[in-house]
Amino acid sequence: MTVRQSLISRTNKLLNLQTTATTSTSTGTITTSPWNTRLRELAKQCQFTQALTLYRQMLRSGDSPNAFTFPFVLKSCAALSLPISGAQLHCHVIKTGCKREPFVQTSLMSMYCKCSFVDYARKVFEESGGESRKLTVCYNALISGYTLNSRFYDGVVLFCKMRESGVSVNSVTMLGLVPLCTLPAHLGLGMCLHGCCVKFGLDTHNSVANCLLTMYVKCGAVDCALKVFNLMPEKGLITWNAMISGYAQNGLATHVLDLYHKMELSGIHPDAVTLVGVLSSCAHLGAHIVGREVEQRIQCSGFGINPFLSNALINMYARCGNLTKARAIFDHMPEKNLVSCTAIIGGYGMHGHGEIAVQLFDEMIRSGIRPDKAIFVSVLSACSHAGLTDKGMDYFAAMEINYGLQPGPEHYSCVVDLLGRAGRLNEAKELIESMQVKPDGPVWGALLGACKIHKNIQLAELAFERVIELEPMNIGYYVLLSNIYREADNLEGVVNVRAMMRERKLRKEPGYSYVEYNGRVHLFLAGDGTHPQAGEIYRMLDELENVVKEHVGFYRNDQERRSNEELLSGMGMHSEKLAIAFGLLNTRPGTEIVVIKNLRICENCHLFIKLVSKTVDRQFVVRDATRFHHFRNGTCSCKDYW
DNA sequence: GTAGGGTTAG
Repeated sequence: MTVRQSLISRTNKLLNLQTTATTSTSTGTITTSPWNTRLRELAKQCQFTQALTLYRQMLRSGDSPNAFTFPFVLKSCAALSLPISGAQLHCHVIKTGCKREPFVQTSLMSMYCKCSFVDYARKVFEESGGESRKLTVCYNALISGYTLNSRFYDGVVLFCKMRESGVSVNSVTMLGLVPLCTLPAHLGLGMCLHGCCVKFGLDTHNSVANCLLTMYVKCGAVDCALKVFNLMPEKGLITWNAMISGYAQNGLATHVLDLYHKMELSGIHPDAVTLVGVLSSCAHLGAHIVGREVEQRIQCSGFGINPFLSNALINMYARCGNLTKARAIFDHMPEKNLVSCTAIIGGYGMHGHGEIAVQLFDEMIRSGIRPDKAIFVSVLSACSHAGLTDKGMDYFAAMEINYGLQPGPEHYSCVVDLLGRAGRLNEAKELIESMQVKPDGPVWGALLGACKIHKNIQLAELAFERVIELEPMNIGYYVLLSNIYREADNLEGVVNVRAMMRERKLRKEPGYSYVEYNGRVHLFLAGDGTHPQAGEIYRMLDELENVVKEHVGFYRNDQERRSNEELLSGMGMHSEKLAIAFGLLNTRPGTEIVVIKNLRICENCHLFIKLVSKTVDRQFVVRDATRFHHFRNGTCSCKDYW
């Protein structure tokens, strides 16, 4: 018996087949054709398990599959990711003499690719006849397979070969090829492929244009994506979705909301995909009210059970400061997945509820969900914000030991922050030096931040030197070092940093704050007088400053009082303060005022808001670049920093 | 009667 015969025989045994065709069929009357018709129906309705069952029944009945049978069955194996069954089918294909049928070959290739056996697909491709006879569909199947398996180089080489062999390229070729470009480094090739599409007149296909648009988005070339979008005469739901999620992925949250409104005006109804993109942008902006409207829309439209949407809602509410609502949605989810847990844990972490975050994480592990790298970022940052140093270090160790996850720079920056806030600066520095991967800007930046808290100038200078090698244009680090020098009365240092900033033509990003009120975003810049209520706002601010100055004396010792007086004496018209004054003027007593700040909230404002929260009996939540600060009755939720 | 393809969450 040859190897192939033995494989076939084993395969047939596995599939419970009759290798002899002599047994009479149980149904008798049924012929191959009705089996195929039924298989086609099942595959069309995505009932893949049933399709495979039917195929087995067919074999048991003694009917032989033919070239019209295999595409449906192979498609079912691909959809269910069953490579062994797929390989067994491959044996049946050979046995029934169908291996020369192009329809069967392409189905086989697609099945192997979808099951990640792309080299088997290549084999089928190579066995499928001479280059000159090879069909476009064969190339298409393998090219899309390379894309699916992120084999960038192989995909490009095969496309070149296809062009050289003179095989004609069609829209499906481009649909398979264009998504190979997923990184900014691939933009050049992506533009080249765009050129090919234009050359072959394929860029007018809506599906190809959608694909090009998405490619540009993934390569970070949002302006190119927008050009493709604007040139499309008829924009369907998928096109709008691609552009909306493209903006969302590139952090252009305000563009998302604008486009969402335009989409509605154009008469296209959003679906779950659209709303996921919109919710993610609401989360970035802290646009609570728009987010709530989206939730109502979901409830009306009846697709509320989609786990993607639930996760997006949890994320949105958590990042808008409404943890209660986020938790309620989380608790009501019938099946919580890793993403749901990441969203809720990240939410608790940002709000300083590290204990709840780690408790939820432990529960998740117990429930059998395997953590990934992303959730460890949430957990570690939750620990660092809540001062759970040892717990955080335990998780960091468990990452690699228990779950085989190699920590990336994003984890190291959390751990450096964790150790740094706890004052363990040297340990933090040693950790950076021991890193397997190259430390990035945020890692050294975390150390620099910790040096500010613990007033360690020497280490700060080292961290600064490293961080600006990596991110020379990031203004935040210069400001941080300058402030460290200022606090230490090292004027020479301050002057030097300022000189460096001037030399490199770095200008401070303007700080702004906003409050969402009455369905609109009210934006404030420091010293800004353009708001319609500016007069009232400044009068309110005057009043508040007087009240606050009187209450500086609440503090226990002279040193604390003096340093607070010093802080308050430098009071300017900061954007946070304008936003708070606006909130006090316009919202009902007793309600919480939520302010979003693009940069880190400054110490001066921090103290100011703390004192205001005591004297006017209101609660404030300020979300800044890294976290939430809850101010209530003269205290702030942050235990470690302020 | 059959194959190859595009958009979604942290």
